[in-house]
Amino acid sequence: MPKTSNHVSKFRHSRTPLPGRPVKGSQSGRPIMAALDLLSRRWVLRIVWELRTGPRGFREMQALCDQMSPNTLSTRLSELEEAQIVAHDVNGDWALTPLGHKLSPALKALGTWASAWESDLKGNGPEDG
Amino acid sequence: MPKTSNHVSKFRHSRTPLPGRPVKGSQSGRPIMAALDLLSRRWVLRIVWELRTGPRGFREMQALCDQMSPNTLSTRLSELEEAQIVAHDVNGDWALTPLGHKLSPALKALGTWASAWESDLKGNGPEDG
DNA sequence: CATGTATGATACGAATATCGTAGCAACATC
DNA sequence: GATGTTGCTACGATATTCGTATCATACATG
Repeated sequence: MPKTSNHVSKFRHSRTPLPGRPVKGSQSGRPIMAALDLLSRRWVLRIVWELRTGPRGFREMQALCDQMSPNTLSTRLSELEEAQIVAHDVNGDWALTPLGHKLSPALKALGTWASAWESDLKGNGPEDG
Repeated sequence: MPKTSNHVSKFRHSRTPLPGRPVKGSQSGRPIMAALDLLSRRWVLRIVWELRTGPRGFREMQALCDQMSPNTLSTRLSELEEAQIVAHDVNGDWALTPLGHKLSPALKALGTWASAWESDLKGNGPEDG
C-alpha cells in the first residue's frame, strides 16, 4: 500500500455493486443483480479465475491476464476487495478470500460450459474464416 | 438489421469472443478465455439470466434489464447470436438456444454464491452508510 | 391508400470505462 | 549511491456504453 493513509474507509466514492445496494441495472438490491453487475465488469471473472490457483503479486497478475493495464487491474482489485472477494495475504500478495473461493463452483461450471460451447460451435461450423 | 443484404455471413466485422479464436485477454483460443471475455461484457450475464425464464421481445428485454439502451442490447444480442447462445424463436422473440440453456447451471451457481455473498457481507458489516 | 399505434432495431453525440506508457516510492543487490 | 524489481498511480488516447431521437414494418381504423 502506498501513501494512502485514510483511516476511515478505503471505499468512499466507489460504485462497487454490493448486495443490498441498488446497482446499475437493478434498484432492487437483490444480491444476484449486484453479482451480475460486479462480475460483468471487464476482467473480474478472469481475475478470480487466475487467483483460484493461489495468491499472486500485482505484476504477476498482470502477466497472467495478458498484461492488462495496471490501472484497470488496480481498480478491479479494489472493487473485489470492497466486495470481500479478494484481500492481501500475509505476504502482501493478492488472494481469494473464503468468500472468493466460493465462486469456484460457478467458475468451474463456466469452464464446463465453455467446453460444450467449443464442441457445439465446431459441430455447427461457424465458417468464420 | 439494416439494408445489409449479406447472404454470406451476418458477422463479418465482429469481435465476439469465440472458442478457438484469439480474444482480448488471451491469444490461446482456450474456450474458457473466450467465455470469460464474452460473459464479461456488460449486460451479457443479465441477458442470459432474464432469458432463462422464456423467450422475450426486444422491448420486453429492455424493460427486464432496467431499460438498458437499445443500442447495447442490440449489440449484445448480436454477439450472443453469433456465439449461438441466443436466437430468434418461431415468433421472432429472442430465446436461449440449447447451448444457451446449458449456461443455467453456471448462472444458478452464481445465484447461490450471491446469497452467500449477501450473508457474508451482512455478517462482516461493510459499514457503508 | 392515409393515419395512428406498437414493436424491433439503428444513428449519433455525450458520458464512462479501459488502455498504454511513463513515473514514483520502497526494498534488495551491488 | 546507482541499478533492478515490485506495487501502484497519473495522464492522455481510444473504445465501450448510454440516452434520446428516429426509422421501418405490421396491424387496425376508416
